[in-house]
Amino acid sequence: MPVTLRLYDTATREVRDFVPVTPGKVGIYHCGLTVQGPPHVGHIRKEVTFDVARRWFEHLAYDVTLIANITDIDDKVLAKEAELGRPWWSIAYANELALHQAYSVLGCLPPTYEPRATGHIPEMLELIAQLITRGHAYVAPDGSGDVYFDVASWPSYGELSHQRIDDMEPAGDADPRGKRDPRDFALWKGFKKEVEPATAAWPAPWGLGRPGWHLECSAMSGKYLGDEFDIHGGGLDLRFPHHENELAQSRAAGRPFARTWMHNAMVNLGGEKMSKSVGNALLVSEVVKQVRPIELRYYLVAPHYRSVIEFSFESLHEAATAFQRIENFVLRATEITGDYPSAPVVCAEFADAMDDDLSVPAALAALQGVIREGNKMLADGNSAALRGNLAAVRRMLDLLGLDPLSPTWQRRGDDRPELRSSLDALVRTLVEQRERARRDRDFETADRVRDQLRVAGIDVEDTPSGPRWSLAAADQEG
RNA sequence: GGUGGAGUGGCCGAGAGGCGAGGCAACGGACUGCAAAUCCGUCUACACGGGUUCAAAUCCCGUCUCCACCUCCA
Repeated sequence: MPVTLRLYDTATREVRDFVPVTPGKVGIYHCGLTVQGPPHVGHIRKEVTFDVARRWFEHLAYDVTLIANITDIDDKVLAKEAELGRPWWSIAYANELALHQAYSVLGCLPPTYEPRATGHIPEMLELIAQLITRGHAYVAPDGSGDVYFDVASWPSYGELSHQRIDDMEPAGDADPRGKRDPRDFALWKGFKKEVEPATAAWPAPWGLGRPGWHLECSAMSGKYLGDEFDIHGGGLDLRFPHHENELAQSRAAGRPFARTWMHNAMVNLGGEKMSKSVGNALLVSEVVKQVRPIELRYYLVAPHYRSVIEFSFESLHEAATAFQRIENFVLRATEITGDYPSAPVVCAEFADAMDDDLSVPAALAALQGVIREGNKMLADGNSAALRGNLAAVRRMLDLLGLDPLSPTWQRRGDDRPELRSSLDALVRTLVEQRERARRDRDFETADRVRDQLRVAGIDVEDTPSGPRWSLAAADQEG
């Protein structure tokens, strides 16, 4: 398979040819969610980014394995238990379901697998044991049961984020406990029986405890993708310390780990990164009350994944309008051609753009050009040409997860086609009445009928192939 | 203090030495009974100050502003 795709690698800070570990296959791991709360728009941008990447890989005929973990045991999850007075595992699970709901609503294909941290304790213990044996980890001498990674034992620590350990802010850890160096990070956290629930402790050679966050991802990515795999992704904010630590502990254990690091940029709100701790997080479930989910997806997909999105409802609504131009074409064209199955063709400019580090903005520009041609065909009544045009448009949209006719986006009621045909029969009667009036040049009557329909939420417009009606653009829907 | 990224037309948003991405909004035209949609056209922008070059939004130097990371974060 010739190299066509180039991706930006955070580690080397350059756009490089993508060369898979195994020809024809690609393994992608991205850090899912620490399920301490339901997902906000920033979280879902990452899901959408990797969903688009996955679709493009599949288009290029790769066999994709996409792993996204669920961090279901963690300081923050335990803090939630204390706060809400409910078991941590029920909180984690509820938020995991909310995450699934969010990415399903936004049309993300499910990952190949979503491992939970709590289901992979043996793999984690094995990794810790390897690190201790190799002299890169140590059991804290304070009897806490903590196990730390020994940063000083790994000279290339900092290679991912390009930071020299001595330049880092020294006050990294206010409570160094049994650490040799404050920058050492926990692989295993000893059980604190006076403050933590017994359900959050697992037996280990170093005593009861639970895994450290960084370790979880190394263990799970290794299990499902192998010691060396193609792409490790996540939000840019995870680059340090999380990904740096993953890289260090994996390599120190003798595993080559990820070849390419792919990070999406943040979603900001009010000039700051959207995050729960800042208090500016907008939940996905809230935003989709303002615009349709497909429009939110367009908003998140349209800019390049490495560009910051400064979220605003104004630009969100503008994006929705922009998407409607695309959607309108698909709907109008489909009325002429019938629901035509998409042929797997995309225009060369679109493919070139996607191959160039998933440059969706350029890909969308190419798509707009194709749609412009399609609109001309629509006006000329050239339905044979339109057929191929529409198929290409839908294929390209589908690669971005934005085909408006995909079953993913079925509106409520659309699963009952008989409702649609009943409505169509009723509207048709009125439209025909209006047509008679127009033929008689009785425009007063014609306009009255059109106004009546509009009040009922139905737009009528006259096209070269006769009048068509549609449900008025809903300001919101489920 | 350290490491990266960004400042583009009314707005969103690409590009990264020469050939005006694209969209939204606005305006003009075509089409229409009128609309809507669409098509054609107009609005010639790159934070600021220097410099390099035949040519700079793009490279170099300086300045200002903003974001991310160095603590949990997608």
